[in-house]
Amino acid sequence: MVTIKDIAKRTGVSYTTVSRALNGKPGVNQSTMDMVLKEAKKMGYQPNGIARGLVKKTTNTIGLVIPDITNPFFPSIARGVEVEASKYGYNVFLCNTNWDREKEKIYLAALQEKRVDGIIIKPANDNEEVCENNQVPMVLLNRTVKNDSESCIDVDNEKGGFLATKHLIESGYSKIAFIGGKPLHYSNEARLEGYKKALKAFNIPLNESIVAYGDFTTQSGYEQTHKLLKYEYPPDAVFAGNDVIALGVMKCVQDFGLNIPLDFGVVGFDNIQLAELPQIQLTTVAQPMDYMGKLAFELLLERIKGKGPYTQGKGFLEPELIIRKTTANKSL
Amino acid sequence: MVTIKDIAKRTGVSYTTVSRALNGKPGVNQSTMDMVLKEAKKMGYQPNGIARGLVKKTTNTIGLVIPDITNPFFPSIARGVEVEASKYGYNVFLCNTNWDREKEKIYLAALQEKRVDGIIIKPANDNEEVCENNQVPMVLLNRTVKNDSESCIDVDNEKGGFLATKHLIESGYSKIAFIGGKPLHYSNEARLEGYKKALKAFNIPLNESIVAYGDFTTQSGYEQTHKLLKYEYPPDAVFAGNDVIALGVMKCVQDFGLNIPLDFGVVGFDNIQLAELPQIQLTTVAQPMDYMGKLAFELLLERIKGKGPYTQGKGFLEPELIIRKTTANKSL
DNA sequence: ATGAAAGCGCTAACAC
DNA sequence: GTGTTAGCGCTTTCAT
Repeated sequence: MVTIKDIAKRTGVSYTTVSRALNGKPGVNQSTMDMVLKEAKKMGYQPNGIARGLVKKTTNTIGLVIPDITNPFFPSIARGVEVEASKYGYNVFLCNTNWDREKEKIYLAALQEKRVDGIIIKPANDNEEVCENNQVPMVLLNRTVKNDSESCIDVDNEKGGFLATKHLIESGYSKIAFIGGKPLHYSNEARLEGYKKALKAFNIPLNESIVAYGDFTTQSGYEQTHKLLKYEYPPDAVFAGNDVIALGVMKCVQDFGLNIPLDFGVVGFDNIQLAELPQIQLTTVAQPMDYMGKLAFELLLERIKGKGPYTQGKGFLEPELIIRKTTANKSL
Repeated sequence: MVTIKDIAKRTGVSYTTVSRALNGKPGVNQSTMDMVLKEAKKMGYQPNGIARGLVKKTTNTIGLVIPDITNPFFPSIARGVEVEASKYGYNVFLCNTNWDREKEKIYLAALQEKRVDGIIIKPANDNEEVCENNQVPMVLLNRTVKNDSESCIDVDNEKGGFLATKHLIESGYSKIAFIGGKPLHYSNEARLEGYKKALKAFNIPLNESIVAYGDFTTQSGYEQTHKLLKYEYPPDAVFAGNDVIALGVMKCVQDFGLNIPLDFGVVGFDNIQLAELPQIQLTTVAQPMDYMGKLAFELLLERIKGKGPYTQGKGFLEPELIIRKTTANKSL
């Protein structure tokens, strides 16, 4: 592996000069510059980012810590982050926690050890501090931030939950269940809160027996729905904690021989790509995923550059109800 | 940021000893060891992987270069890679080329600069060398390898194409089109080759007018199908280059008012998760994606450790035809 | 415009 | 068992 010293030897200048030339710093003769560049190319020189990182104390690297790359929501986020990061010359470490707090801790430690300049994280757990002795700028993909060295970014989940539930009520569904993902997750709780507010707004009493939890998977959606549909008076609609859950709900409902949307309404959350497939046509609450990724990186970059104060406000995004074919107006 | 020197000062031993203690190397008194560890913890010491990397010339880091994280095939691969990598203490850089060879080059250079120990890549382009002056062990996610410093891994695409087409023929479809992704891609060409062989095996002449290309997206699948369906004698089945394309095919076919599978058969390739959704039920050729990711990392690790010869053979995997509801036996 | 020297934080001989 | 020293490849003063 060729180093600047090798180039220096070949060209007869000091390696300081080589460094300057390679980095386009001022104070190098054009002719020297040309010679160095030419020789570097000829020798196949590739700068050593590790060595540079050691002295500059910056790595142009960030970590992206997410629970489940297999849920289409996260690849969209990841792409948003990555596209933006690459614009600024940053590379991103992909870390998949599988919703496991211990694995998350291990990753966080590894990222610190690798001296990433910052971290974007969707915590595996919202009810505890992500990182006690955190030395690195972070942006959290949710609404709770305990620490001024962190920013956060999220959609207005409560409003989204409200919109979804209101839509089901106004469509004429009479017994609307909520099937969430993991409890104690901020986004989940906020969506549930929106659900409750919508019920209240229409003077519908909250029925705790049709508020169910599981995790953020299709299978969990199926199982929870199965439980609810075996009630003597089962619900006739579900607001699901996310689209992946909603898929499980739909499958179960169909397995029970019910028609969507005539017998049963379903609303999801996220608006992952497959929600708009003609075979699915899931009514859902959209999050601007690409934009969230992009914004997350922008906020992180601000933090990294040390500019700007607490930019939390910028990260509070609008959800949008997208009405498709898993809900229908029953009064028509 | 606390360093081993800081710990050395506090504990009164040399920083070499601190280093030894921290790394659990032999030749340190138990009492010294305890003292150092305790102090390190107290001071919140976090080892500097950059500095270590500089001297050890290894970073425990790999690059994963893929075209499109938004195609569910790749997150599955990514997870396989990542799970395995994390077992061995490796972190992975996620690089999304968006099928753009120039972006790929930039990423490859960045990865080399960051001194990754190895790279797993699905090339944006199969018809040229991935990396001319490549210094890093690589495993390619496809069947062509020009270089002995590379391994590769792929499913037997030709066989998969053969299986898919044979199934359509045997189901009684009479005019079977092929809608591929990008031309000049090894996997694509091999699947097409399998298609051709199946036709030949049944003495069906190849009709070039129903062999179409585009790229690996749903939209492209839709457009190509649209073109074919406007023929005077349109095809009655499509073997699609991958599942994402097949989705577009299905949408278009339905927009033309045709029934799947009665009027029109569709077979995809990959078996992404959504293929098995009850609303989709896509007949397809499965690739063992998780396993491919895992295997890719294992092969890479062998290369990194410098063990073993050319392990190409290990990477040639069996495809499996999965028959669902987008094809039906018309003779019944 | 160029070079000498120090130092980033760590590991690895080599001494004692 | 512990310390001294050198050095990984680079950037950055500080001289000249």
